[in-house]
Amino acid sequence: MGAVKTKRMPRAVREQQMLDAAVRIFAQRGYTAASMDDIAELAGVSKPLVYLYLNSKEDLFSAVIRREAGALTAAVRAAVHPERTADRRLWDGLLAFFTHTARHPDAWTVLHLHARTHGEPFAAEVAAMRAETVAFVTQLVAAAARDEGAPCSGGTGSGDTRRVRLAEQEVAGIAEALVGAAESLAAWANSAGRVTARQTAATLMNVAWTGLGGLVAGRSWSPPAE
Amino acid sequence: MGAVKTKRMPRAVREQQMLDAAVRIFAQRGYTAASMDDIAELAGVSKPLVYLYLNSKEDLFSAVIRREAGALTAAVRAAVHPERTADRRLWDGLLAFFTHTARHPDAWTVLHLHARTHGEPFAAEVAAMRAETVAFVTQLVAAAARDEGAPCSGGTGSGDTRRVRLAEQEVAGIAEALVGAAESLAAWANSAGRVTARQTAATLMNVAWTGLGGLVAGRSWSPPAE
Amino acid sequence: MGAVKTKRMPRAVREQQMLDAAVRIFAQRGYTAASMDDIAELAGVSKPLVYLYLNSKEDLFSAVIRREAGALTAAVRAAVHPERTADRRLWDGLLAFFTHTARHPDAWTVLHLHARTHGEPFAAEVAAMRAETVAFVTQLVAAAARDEGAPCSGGTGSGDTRRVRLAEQEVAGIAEALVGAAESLAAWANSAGRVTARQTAATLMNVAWTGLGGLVAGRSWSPPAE
Amino acid sequence: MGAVKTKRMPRAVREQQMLDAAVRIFAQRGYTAASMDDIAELAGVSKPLVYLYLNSKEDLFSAVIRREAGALTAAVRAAVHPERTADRRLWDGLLAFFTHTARHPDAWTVLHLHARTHGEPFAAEVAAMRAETVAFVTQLVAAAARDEGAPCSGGTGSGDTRRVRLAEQEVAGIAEALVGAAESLAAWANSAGRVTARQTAATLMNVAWTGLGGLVAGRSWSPPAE
DNA sequence: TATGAATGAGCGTTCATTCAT
DNA sequence: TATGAATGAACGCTCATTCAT
Repeated sequence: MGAVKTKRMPRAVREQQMLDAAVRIFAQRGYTAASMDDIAELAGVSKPLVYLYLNSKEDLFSAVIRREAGALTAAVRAAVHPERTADRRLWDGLLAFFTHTARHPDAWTVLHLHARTHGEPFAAEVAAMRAETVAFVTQLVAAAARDEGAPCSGGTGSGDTRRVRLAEQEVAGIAEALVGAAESLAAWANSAGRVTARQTAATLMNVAWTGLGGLVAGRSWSPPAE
Repeated sequence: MGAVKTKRMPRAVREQQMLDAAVRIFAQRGYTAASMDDIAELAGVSKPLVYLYLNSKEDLFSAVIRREAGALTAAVRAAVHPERTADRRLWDGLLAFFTHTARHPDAWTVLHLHARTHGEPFAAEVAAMRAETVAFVTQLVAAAARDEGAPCSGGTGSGDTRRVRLAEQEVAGIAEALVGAAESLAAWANSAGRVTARQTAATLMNVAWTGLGGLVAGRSWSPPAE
Repeated sequence: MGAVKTKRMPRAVREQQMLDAAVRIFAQRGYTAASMDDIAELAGVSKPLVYLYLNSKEDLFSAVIRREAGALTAAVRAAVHPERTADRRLWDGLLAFFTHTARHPDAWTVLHLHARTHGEPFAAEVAAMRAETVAFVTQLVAAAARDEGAPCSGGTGSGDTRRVRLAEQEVAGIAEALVGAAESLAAWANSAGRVTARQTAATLMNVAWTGLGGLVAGRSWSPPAE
Repeated sequence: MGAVKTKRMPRAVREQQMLDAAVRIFAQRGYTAASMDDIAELAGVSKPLVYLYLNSKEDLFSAVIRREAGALTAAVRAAVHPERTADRRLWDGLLAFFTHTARHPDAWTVLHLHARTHGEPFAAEVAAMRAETVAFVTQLVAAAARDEGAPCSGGTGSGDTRRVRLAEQEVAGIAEALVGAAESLAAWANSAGRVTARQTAATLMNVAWTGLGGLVAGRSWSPPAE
């Protein structure tokens, strides 16, 4: 499983090998229990080289988080096109998110499970990624309130003047709930196996967009053809 | 912050003090990074006494998880009355859940963040608690499909025969999403401060029951008077 | 295996129970690895009581050694009658020795294996016992030189004037060799099982009295009828 | 007494230094009471280096036993020439044995006193060495019975048909007695000081070959000229 | 006579980190 | 660019021993 012991590689390549190894080890053991020995061995290099390139265990962990958070963020960003409707953008983002986390389960484990477990240096890194995600969702909710129009004719009998009454403060909570649901589902899909990213995204889209009340009442949301 | 150094207490009392200290330390540092020295010091006793009563770090962590998981489960169970409607039961459960996690933030951090990070001995403990929760939610969804009747007259134009079409498999995903959202919200409410359990519960109830689409369309769910 | 937990026993009895337990534990684990907890538990008393009666681990070990060394010495002394011939006295002593060690294997293990392993407090205790044994054997050798007379007519051709030429210094070595052989044989007989004390004594008597050279030449020594 | 603190030595050299230190400490204190700190300090290195090279206390002890048992066995084997007579081979073996144990008293203390005190991992190592020794002696006894011929004409009056009547079972006891005597004598010679290996070997040869009875009757065995 | 409660000191082991080459 | 040699500091755990009753 360890990288083939090739000598005299350019620094950039060696660094990526180390980060690859670090992601695996950190995911399997967690930050504290992971040892620099294990990482160096899996990377196929000596320990001093790891320190030469990455300085310390903290820095190494930070580098891992930055790289993986960046990759995940980029994948989602690339999938969302601003000219589409709000629900379509939400769908595209979720699909990209679940696809990426399914393809990089170790990375997701580190970001979701381990990075938040430890003091300031790392929490900040992850918080930044999360903040972007929450901003993205918040923006979607606002956009949805603009785009979408007609309330359900029945409703609570209050007519269309009610819409867009989402208090600023509540939006944060809603976004947090959505992101939390997505995060949990990503870990669940990875560990349960046998669930595709599309299915996971559709499930979340249904409960998030239509709501439990709507679902049991027969409403549902359908993903675009492909 | 450490407990007052009182001497010669009966075993049962000392044990609870130790568990209290352990919850704090485990929450702040995580299982691996927490040290038995720190726990003993915070509990106001010497390390050997911790070992005499709790046997090992693993056993101590297990005891913490069992105690806290039991307390949380009990709080939720006590709040839910089976003769009420599905949405009312969901509300009651959520409110009890967020109230308890707000009152015991360290316990929730341990259960949510740290306990799942480590191998079989602990994961099983937490998995049991989570399984009960998921079963509770699943049951609610099914009950909702029975209780509630009339679909939104407009809807997607498909009439009332559509309801109850939730595939068995999808229910697992929905429950997971809900539980995940609740878990994340609990941590968020704790860290953000300034958000009451009622508000958190209402937020989740809205997004979960009414859905984002419904919310922007003006529908919303209102908590019972008291 | 532990003594039945009877309360309020006279001190002398309790002390013997503790020594009994200590002999077993010390024999099984050795002095350093044996724990006062184990000994107290096997004795069926609390640890402070052991300290109340025996003061410390060192004192406890000393007490064990003194008791067991005394018992062994007494058994041998009782078996040897000064009015008998030298070889008969040697035989009686050996038989008593092997009989006692076979009946108290744990005691012998402590005396032979563990007591000599540790610094001055204990070595002295055992050395005293050993000194008595060596003196006893030395005396026998001297007595034999007086009692017994005729040299083997062949010999190295040197006639009977040669006898009693055992240098003082050599006698110590001879006694040491005999005692060492006996000690090893005792442990061997205990661990091998299935060898009676009589057989063991006869074996040693043969090799010690007749010598290997004599044995292969057809000489041998026969134990008294019973 | 500790090795001079020389830095940056090749691994093989450091390992031998560690084993040297371990032999001394184990001999002085016994396995359980010896501490890795003491060994590391005497070896002139830090404790982690000892673990890096020798893995654990058990492994270190095993390595010590293997090295010292091998050296002793080799020394004896090199001294014994199969074409010589039985008594000469016995003499050569004993002389080599006492010479080696006199030169390496700590090693002998570990092998004789401490290694047999502890459970399977170590006992096996020593048992192998001892088994070889016993086999060697057994073979000598058998060879002696072949080589040597004429019984002492007097004897116990039983004629020459008596020889070679050593029961298989008894040979094991005789070998054990001889080996035990030798082992004890080695420790005794070391602790008493002032006794040469030649003297010790001669003493044992006399009592073992000629027998106490023979000795007091004027017979004796003389070592070869040089 | 007897014990539940408690601890200072130490041990085997591991880890992040550095030095010298 | 790359590594073999080496360590200070800490951690989980245990033990002989005492205090208060």
